[in-house]
Amino acid sequence: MSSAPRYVEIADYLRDLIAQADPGERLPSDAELCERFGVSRMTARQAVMTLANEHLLERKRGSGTFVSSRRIPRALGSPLSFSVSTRMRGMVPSSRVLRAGPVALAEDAAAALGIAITSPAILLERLRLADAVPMAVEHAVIPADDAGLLDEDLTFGSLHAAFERTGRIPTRALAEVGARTATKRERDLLELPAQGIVLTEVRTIFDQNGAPLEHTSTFYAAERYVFSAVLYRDEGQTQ
Amino acid sequence: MSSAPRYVEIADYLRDLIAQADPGERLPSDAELCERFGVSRMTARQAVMTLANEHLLERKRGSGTFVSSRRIPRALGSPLSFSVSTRMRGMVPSSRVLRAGPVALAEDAAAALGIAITSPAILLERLRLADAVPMAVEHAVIPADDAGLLDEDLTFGSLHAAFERTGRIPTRALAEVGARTATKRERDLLELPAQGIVLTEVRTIFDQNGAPLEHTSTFYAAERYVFSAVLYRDEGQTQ
DNA sequence: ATCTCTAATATGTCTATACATTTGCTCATT
DNA sequence: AATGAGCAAATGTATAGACATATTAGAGAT
Repeated sequence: MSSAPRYVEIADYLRDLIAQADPGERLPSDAELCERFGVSRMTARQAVMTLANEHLLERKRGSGTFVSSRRIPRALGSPLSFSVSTRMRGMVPSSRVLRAGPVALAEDAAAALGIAITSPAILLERLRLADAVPMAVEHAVIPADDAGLLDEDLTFGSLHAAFERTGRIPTRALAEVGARTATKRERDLLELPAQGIVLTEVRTIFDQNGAPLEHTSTFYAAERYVFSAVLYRDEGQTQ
Repeated sequence: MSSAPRYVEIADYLRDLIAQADPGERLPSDAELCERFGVSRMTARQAVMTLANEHLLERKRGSGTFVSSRRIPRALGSPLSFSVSTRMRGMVPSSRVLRAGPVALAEDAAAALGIAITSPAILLERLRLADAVPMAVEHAVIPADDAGLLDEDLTFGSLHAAFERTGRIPTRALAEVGARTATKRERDLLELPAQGIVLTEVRTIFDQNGAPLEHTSTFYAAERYVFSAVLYRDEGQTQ
């Protein structure tokens, strides 16, 4: 049944250990993993190196393998999804659908999605809340072929999860973050004062094959929301 | 002499190929690399997987190894440095030093740098320009031990490069991005109108040993500046 | 008690091989 | 000409070892 490779199984075991451990704590050596799982060292090593590349643990030659001194969110960079990043902050995400239906494509959205401006498309506009406080207005445009997704309950679920159930996995995103004064409608929805500011995020998301999935503009209440990110200078990952 | 591992040599060879190749172009198979370099397949594979993890190439089981369809800047995430990111946008970065000297530590800066609030520290405040247009006011705080760096010419150079010359390599950064209305001083320096908006970035940078290097707050003219980033969902890197 | 050297341990690199799984092409059959 | 079977090639997973190099703890000598 379980057709997962052995090294994935070992990596999951290590993830559990890391989740319960303190930073700097020692993890099993390669040899211990070999014995415990009955695998060769190269297999154990593949599991450990996977997590090392995610910066979840650090290997010190001659010394051992240790839980990374500062715990890092699993997905580097920035949130690919409001739902996930909100939960990571310890809050409960929810949504209110403002609009859902056919829409005429704007020029930038058509270009980003790589389809003709005359192509049918669906707009899903949602108010995103964290612990019931309005945080952002989100404007997602998807090609009409994927309209079936709208049947799902998107009040609590995420569009990403819905995409994944159809076998298209959000893999890469191009994002631009800026700021501007809020429009009247945004002030009303986000409960902002006059002169209120929104953080703007324009994002195009691609699936595992590099095909565009969605083009999303999100406008966050700047007084209640900041992006946080962990950045690495990523070069050779060994030594 | 050359004590570099074989797989690094092979990876460098592939980097050259990729630099000259078009996206989607086919790269040598594992078997070809084995023959060319006289190594076993696991060694060739280690070289290829290194670049696959950097998203420079893609492996397709049963098919082959290909130059990544969209070329990605090597450093993921976001700019670690204004100088570098400005050059990446095809503009010429420069700076005007506004203030440089001892400063009393603020609470958040002391906490971020992991030093006592009474510790001596140096403030370097600069106006950052791109093609001579003012883009941001940057407020960098570094522990006083590193004050020697200020002798360098920071008008065109970057603080990062100066750090690297002392053997401390900026490796990891925690960043938070938000927005607020500009102060009077910021409006003057950045040539913003009344009600002008600044994008705020608060960043702590760590060296290769995890020791804090600097704590920087940067305030960008929102009407002229956006952050752009390429984000990956980084999980198991195989399959 | 302190210092030094050694041995054990841990990770880094590498070999040679085996089988599994996916993809794409060739060739024979229909 | 279209279809399908089969084969070759490519990557994925895994083994069982070997030697290199860095670290640390401990034994032994001073």
